[in-house]
Amino acid sequence: MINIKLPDGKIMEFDAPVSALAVAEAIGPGLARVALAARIDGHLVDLSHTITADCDIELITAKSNPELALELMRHSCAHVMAEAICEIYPEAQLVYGPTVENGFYYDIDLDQPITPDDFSEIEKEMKRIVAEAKPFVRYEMSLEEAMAKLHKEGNCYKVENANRAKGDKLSFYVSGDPKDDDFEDLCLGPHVPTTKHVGAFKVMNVAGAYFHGDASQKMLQRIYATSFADKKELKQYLFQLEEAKKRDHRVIGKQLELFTFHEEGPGFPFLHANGMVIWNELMDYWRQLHNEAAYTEIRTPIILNENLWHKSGHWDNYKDNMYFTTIDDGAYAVKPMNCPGGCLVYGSRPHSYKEFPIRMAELGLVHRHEASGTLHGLMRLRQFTQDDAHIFMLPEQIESEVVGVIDLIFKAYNTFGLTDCHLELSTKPAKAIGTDEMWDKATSALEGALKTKGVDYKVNPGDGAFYGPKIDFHVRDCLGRSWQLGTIQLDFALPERFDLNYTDNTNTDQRPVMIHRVVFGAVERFMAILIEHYAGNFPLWLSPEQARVMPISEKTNDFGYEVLKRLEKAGLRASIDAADDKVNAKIKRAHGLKIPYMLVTGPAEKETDSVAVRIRGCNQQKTMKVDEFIALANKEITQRQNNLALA
RNA sequence: GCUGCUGUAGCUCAGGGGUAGAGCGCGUCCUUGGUAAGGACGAGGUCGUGGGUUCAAUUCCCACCAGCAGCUCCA
Repeated sequence: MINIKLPDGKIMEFDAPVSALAVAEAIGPGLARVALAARIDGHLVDLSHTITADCDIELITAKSNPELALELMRHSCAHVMAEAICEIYPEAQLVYGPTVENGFYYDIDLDQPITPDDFSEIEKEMKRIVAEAKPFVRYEMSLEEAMAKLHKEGNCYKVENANRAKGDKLSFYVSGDPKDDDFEDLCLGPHVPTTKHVGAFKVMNVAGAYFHGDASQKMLQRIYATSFADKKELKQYLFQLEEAKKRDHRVIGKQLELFTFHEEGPGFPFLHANGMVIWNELMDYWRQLHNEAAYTEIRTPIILNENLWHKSGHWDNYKDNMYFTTIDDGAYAVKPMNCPGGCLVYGSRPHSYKEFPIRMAELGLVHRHEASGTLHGLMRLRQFTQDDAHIFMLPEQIESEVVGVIDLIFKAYNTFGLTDCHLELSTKPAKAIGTDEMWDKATSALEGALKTKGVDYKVNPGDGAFYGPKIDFHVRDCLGRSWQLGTIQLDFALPERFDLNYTDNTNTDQRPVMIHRVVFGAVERFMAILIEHYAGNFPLWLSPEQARVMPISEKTNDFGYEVLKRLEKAGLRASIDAADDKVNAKIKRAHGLKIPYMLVTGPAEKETDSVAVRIRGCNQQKTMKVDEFIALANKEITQRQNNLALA
């Protein structure tokens, strides 16, 4: 007698071993139809798995556990795609096909390049396999037996995968019948019952990938596909991708004339007049924030003698990413970081403990030689501006200073509606300077601050900077994408290397502790994130053009120009569209430029000294006195409101 | 840096071994208008750069440059 316990506590009795599917059938035919897999005593298995002893069972359906069900479907769909590819390219060697966020990929070794033109053929073949509703059949072999089989088949990648597998046996999955020569793959499983259970899919992309991410290995072809439980969800995902594409800061940057790139300077951005307006507004805000938090601001040179970089440790740890130059036969380097410059400023005169903490901010322009393939709009550059600061202090001030920086960072993100934020603590990496004792001290100080602050955080072992551990701030934008922005890095090493001192209350020299921190990270990258976050619809205070006057016809151009003059006098960034066009065209044009307020001025408005305000993204209008509009707009700007207040 | 793809008008893109096309934008004119494109006409391009094949190359081949996707990287 076998007793099988259901999640609701009910016990079913069977007098002989049964498959999980049979249990589902015993519960109800409907369940058996939609079940994809089972969890037996916590282990995920195929529906065909035979139960031989008492156990707890949970049947997995798309409804009972959507996340897990999708994972199973994607994994099985990867097999279907692999089979399709092998069908079309018999010489293709399969490597590895895991699920990823939004889908799955399969790495293959195939000399003939697969191009997007081939996707429809692959999809067609996949659909044929799905239509056949072939069962995924599992069989197991002892490790030795399986290795012998894999060696015989001559796929070195599968051999390597098997070598990495744990346990004393390996499992294979056949799509169809093991007795026939049907497609099979080394796989841990489990799978959905048949190929018709894999959901809706689309082959998306092909790209190069190294075997196990090792750049010294052969480059494989990685075929990406997305898949969802049904067609509707797939369609929705594809639609979302389109939306994200429309928000691409590189596209919006061009549309709104914020910045450009040129062949003459890959990775070196050109900010145009509109982009500079946003830049300057961000900087004004940043300075205000740092003023209030009692920071001073410094500025250090971009090019400094190479000796400095030997001293700081950058030469040993970062040379490959630095640019070098020669001045009067002397060797110089372009700074990749601001900290050594900050240390020179600190060390330029003696300090007393009474001065601490010293908070020295610097909007520092740094250059880093990033690999050409990693460049990406304003997100990844070879020249960018860090909103840096170095805080020098007593060891006992670490915690309160770190807490202060955390508060400052949260306050800054809030202004942009970036409220979904999580923290990560990174510890000592393999390549590091300083003693283990220093690292322990620094790491526990950061942990102490996090605990005081009572915020959740994740630990990333070995991910710290070479000079100290760090706390990273990750925020999600309105599309749910995560970005690393701020970071707080503790540094016991640089003060040592630069022999930085202060005089304590017993008149002896001591070593200060140093924090490196950024709020926005790279200002250019932060701008890119804001562009995508707002989809170019900036809040009023950041908008390059805040209001545009639109006379109904030439007959009221005079009044339009008068309104413009008053807007400009009130400090608003405004223009007039006096083109020989109907107001429809003017509205359309202004919407394209994402201008927050469109002020229509015709005879009626002239009569009452008012404007008919049309608000971006909203097809209604409000008529108000010119002075009233100016007052409301200025209030909205001063408060740095995220939404258009008139809306 | 690696793999694959792409590079044609200011922008988005079509085309194709024999002197280059569309839409938008731009200019001029008609029109003087009420909330997401009024109408007509017109100007704009050594088809990324350099080699090669060919009677002939923007088109085919090679190299380089830049961009895109992914991998590696992001100290």
